[in-house]
Amino acid sequence: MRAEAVEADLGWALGTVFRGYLRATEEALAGLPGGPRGYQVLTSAARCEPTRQLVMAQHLGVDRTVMTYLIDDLENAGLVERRPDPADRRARLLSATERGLARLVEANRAMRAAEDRVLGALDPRERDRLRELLRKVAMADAAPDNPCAVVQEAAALDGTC
Amino acid sequence: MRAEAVEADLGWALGTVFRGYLRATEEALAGLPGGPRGYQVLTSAARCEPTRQLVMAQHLGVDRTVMTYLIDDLENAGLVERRPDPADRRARLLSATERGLARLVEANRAMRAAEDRVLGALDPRERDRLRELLRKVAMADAAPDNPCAVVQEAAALDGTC
DNA sequence: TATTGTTATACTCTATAACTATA
DNA sequence: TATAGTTATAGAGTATAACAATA
Repeated sequence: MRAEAVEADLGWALGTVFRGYLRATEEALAGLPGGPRGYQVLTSAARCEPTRQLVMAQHLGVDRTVMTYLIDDLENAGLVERRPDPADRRARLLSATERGLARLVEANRAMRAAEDRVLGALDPRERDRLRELLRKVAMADAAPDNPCAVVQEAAALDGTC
Repeated sequence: MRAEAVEADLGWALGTVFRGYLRATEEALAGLPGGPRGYQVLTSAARCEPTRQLVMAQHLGVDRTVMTYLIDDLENAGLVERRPDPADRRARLLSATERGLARLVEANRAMRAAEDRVLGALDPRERDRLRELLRKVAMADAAPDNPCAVVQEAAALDGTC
């Protein structure tokens, strides 16, 4: 044989799944400023402790200049709010509004349905396994220089704030 | 609690892993025209039967106009070649040159090392499992309208052409 | 002087729509 | 008329650098 099929390539699978996921979620999140990325910002903003923009940007893998636009749009829609960090008035703390939390509940529902469609080829056990493995890889990549990780691990354990 | 952590989000994990993968492979494939996408085109072109551009473009998830540029660059580097399909002279059949095959062997080595770094948080069994699950989801997404799938499945079975 | 967030500019991708040559 | 591939154009998205406020 001359070469392996491209289907054996991790990059092909990852790219195909990623594109499929984007397509499905852009549809599910129609109307939400920033689409899937706006959803991630909103999710992060809905955390117990308000988070600084830069920390969030790094954690979500978006440039800090892009983060400004994303938050502008979400703030204009009344879903999140910025306020200066008392500990360092250069920084802005981001938190979700009541309206943002309500919108997030709705978005979560749509996202769960979209994800089920994307992972339609897998049975429930396989879906959980895939989520777990992806999360493990992603956490390892994000953790080293991310102070959030510990807090989030802890929050995940007891499921509360 | 107010909301789940963003780490529980499939989109966050998928995006983070995908970005990490891109970063690692762009580095590993430095000098290869088209980077990771050029690598996928080259891999597809190295198949037993030459493939039409459009079929390949759809399977790789790139626009046909982008495919033209990608192939132009690979052809200028002497790694692939186009020739008219005798069965339909509008179409071009793409195949790898000897030089392209040699470059692919080298690229495969670099890619395996890069992927091992990206999946560093997983043990060998988990890596195989992740590949398998992603491939399953991707194949389901690509298969319905993709005539390649059957051929490639068959080729994967006996590992030859 | 270094850092957070913002703004402005330039660049790179991508999507759309012609255009050709075949069918 | 419809399709494969190419080319040209416009738009979206992204990266870079400069700037203001604060440390």
